Parts: sequence; C-alpha cells; structure tokens
Amino acid sequence: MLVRVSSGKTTRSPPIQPNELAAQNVVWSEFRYRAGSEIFGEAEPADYVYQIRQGAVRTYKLLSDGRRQIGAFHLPGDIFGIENDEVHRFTAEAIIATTVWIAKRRSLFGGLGDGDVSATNNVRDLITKNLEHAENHLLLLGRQTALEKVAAFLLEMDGRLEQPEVMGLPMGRRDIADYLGLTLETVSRALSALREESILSFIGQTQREIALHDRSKLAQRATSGLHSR
Amino acid sequence: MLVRVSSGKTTRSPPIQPNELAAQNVVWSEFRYRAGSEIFGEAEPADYVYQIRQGAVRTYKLLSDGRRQIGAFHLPGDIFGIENDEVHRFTAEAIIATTVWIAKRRSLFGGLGDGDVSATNNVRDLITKNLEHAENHLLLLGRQTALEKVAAFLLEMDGRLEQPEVMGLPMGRRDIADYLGLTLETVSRALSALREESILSFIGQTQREIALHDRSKLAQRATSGLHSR
DNA sequence: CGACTCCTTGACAGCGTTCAACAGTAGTGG
DNA sequence: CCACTACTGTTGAACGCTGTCAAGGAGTCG
Repeated sequence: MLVRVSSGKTTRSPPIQPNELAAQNVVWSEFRYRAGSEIFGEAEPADYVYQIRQGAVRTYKLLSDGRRQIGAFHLPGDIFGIENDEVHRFTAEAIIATTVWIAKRRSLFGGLGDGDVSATNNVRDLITKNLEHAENHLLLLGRQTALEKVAAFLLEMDGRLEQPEVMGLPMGRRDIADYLGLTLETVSRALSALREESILSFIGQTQREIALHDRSKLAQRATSGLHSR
Repeated sequence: MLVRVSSGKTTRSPPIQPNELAAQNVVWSEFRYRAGSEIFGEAEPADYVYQIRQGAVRTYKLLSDGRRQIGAFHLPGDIFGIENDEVHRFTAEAIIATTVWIAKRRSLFGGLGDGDVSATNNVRDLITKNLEHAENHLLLLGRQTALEKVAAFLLEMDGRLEQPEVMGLPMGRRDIADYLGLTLETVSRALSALREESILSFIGQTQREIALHDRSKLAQRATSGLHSR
C-alpha cells in the first residue's frame, strides 16, 4: 500500500504499535518530513492520523492576504490530524525535521456506527483535548497583552518540553508571533524585557535555547491574571 | 428529583423529547432564567446539558481583573453545556429571558463504555462543532482587524438568526466586544462606520435591530480590512 | 566570502483603548 | 405625570500599546 506524502523524504514502514491509543489492529507506518514541508493541507481529505516521534509540527489557518494564525504546536508524543469530519481544517507543516507514525483514520473510528466503543471514547478524548486547548487560546488571543501572551507561551512550552534545565524551542519568533497573534518584533521585545528582568536568559547563540530562572515571577506576568475561584 | 438552578425562576417539568439528539429514553425538563442570571459556572460539575427553546445565552471565561472572553453565543435550538469532562470549562449566563430544556448528562453518554454508539457519535459531533467554531474564532481574534471582526460577527448572526428582514440582536455592545476581543466603543464605532457606508442601518430606537442592506459588501469587509491585492 | 535566514533594536505611526461627555430609554416611586 | 436613577449606546479627544519600517548583528551554508 502506498501512502502519498505531500513533500519531504519518506522511509519504509515498520508496523509498530504506539502506546497511546488502544492497540486494536491499527497499523502504523513511519514517515519523515523535512523542516518546512507540508504534512497535510487545509480542506484536504483527512485519511490519516499522525503521532509525532521526533520533531515538531505547526497547524495553522491562513487568510487570503497571508495573515496566519497557528492553532497549535505539536511535540513528540502528540497526536494530530484527527478529525471528525472528512477533511482537515488546518494545514500542518513540519517545523524542523520530523518523524511521525501514521495510521488510517478509519481504523480508529471503527466503521462508524458499530465500532469499538472504547476506541470511540479515545477519539472523543483527543478531540476534547483539542477543544480545551483552543478555548484557553481564545482567552489568550482576545484578552491578554503581548507580555502576558509571551509569558504564557513560555510556561506552556516549559510544561510540554519538560527538559531539565534549558528548554530548546523548535520554532522561531515568527511562529511564536503567529501563535500569539503578535508580530515577531513584539515577541522579540517581550523576550528581551523578560531577560532584563532576569526571569530568563538565552543560552548559546541560537536564541532558541532559553533557561527559565523564575517560573513564579513568569507566572505572574502571564496572569495579571487568571481567575482562581 | 430536584434539579438545582443557580438563579432565575423555575417552572415544572413536562418531559418532552427535543428533536435533535436521538430520543433514547432521555428525559428533558424545562427551566427558565431571567436576563443576566447564571446557568452554570466555570469549574462546576457538568451534570446536565441544555437546549435553548427561547432566548439567548453567552458562555465565557474570566480573568481575575475582570477581563472577559465570550467563547460563543447560543440561540434557540442550540445545545450547550455538553462536556467530555466532569466539569464545565465556561460560565453560562442568560443574556435575555431564556427557556431551556435540561437533560442529565450521563443519559447521553450511556454509561461510559458500553453505551449506545450512535448516541456517542452524536455527542462527538456536537463537541466537534464546538471545536470548529473555536478554531475559526482563533483566526478572528488573533489576526483580524476591528472592522473585520464586527463584519464577521454580523454575518455569523445573520446566518444564525435567520430572520427575514431585520435581525434582532439579543446581546448588547459589551457582549459583542467581549466576543470579538474589542472594547464596546470600538464595536460602536465600527457599526457606525458600516452604517455610514450604507451597508446596514439601525431600526427602531434600541440600536439592536439591524437591517443588512449589502451582504456582499459586508463580506468584503469581513475578510479584507483595507485593500485587496 | 557572499548570500541568506533569523533575531534584535530603534524610531515612528496608527489602530484601538481609555477617559469623558452626552443623549435616549426604561424602570421606579413620589 | 414628572423627577430621579440606572443603563445602554454614541461620539470626541488624547494616550499608548503594538505594528510598521528600517538598520544592523550573528550564524549558516554553498
């Protein structure tokens, strides 16, 4: 069976089961994408679901004049491209060199009507996670300032990359800006401001390696603030 | 069985089946809420789901300093309050006097594991609709201008209220602003600008009755703030 | 070494917010 | 019926956060 891949280099397919979804006769294949290559496009048929082994992926929507809103970043372990509809509602691109496992979408949905209920519930849980993330993102985009947005972004990545000391961001300033509804200059300025407050510092010379020195102060910046209740 | 209602006046409960969800022994009860009363709060247990018979509802999140982001408006026929989790992630309030039908949440989920698959799929479809709306809202909040936002809002309401000539908005300027990530003054100015372009006009003296005169021109405003290219 | 990408920083402008005044409407009670 | 209050919406003026435009540094790669 051949799987079409929009671009990027492909490899052969060792059928290994990932840990997340119940492993009910779902066959997974491995594929690789170069940095910047498209994995699937908005409005394309959603025939496959993806789990990241290595790398990072952005999913986004575009306006006709080029304005872009990134809905989410996907990191190793994440599943993306899962849809209830027949088509994708985002474009997905590899941010850096990325390895994914791909499975046929229908194998997860189990025939749509008489399928395995536990699998159906797993799919629903994943969709719900996406919804929850999007809902929190609405509040961020609509009602938070530039500094709050950047601080919240750093905290989110800090929790998800979970590296001991230095977090290595796979994405550039432009991606961060399009995720937060800002320009890359504003993101850069906010990061510089946080650095001047000694809340973080840049490691190395790539500016993508960031060490967080004061997470609680950073959390204050992020939530001038979030409702406790 | 008693159902707790946060506030507002309640009535007795004729067990009638709504048309939307498959009518599998789900008992629905009718409740009424006064304008401004809370239907459920964020982080409260999500024991019930709601379908609107009359009125309008807003669902929102708050920051501790009072900033508010409305995630969605719910109109007659809409189902809201459905959650995969055990708790609500938004607060819901009646915008105007509102009548809803309420059903126990668990009756829709069918026992979580061995339930009716078609009901499970219906729930997933509803969650997916919410997700799709939120995803489009992300692009709106993150990447569109004030005029584009207001124009898009009018088009959305035009499609959902589907009244012949004049659309009667149930919500005020403040609600619109908090839905679009703007201030009420900016919303008011954008509406005035559209009125001066003869794209719409206000009917009556409430400023909430709006007649759309040129939907195609309005659609242009919704996707391109200034020039095309 | 030149071309390229990515990022930072500065100067400035503008869009949207903030602050304020005012008009229209509705509800209340004398 | 009118005064009083509260609420909603419009409009003006000034401010400021963020975007725009521009320059330059630093790393990468052919």
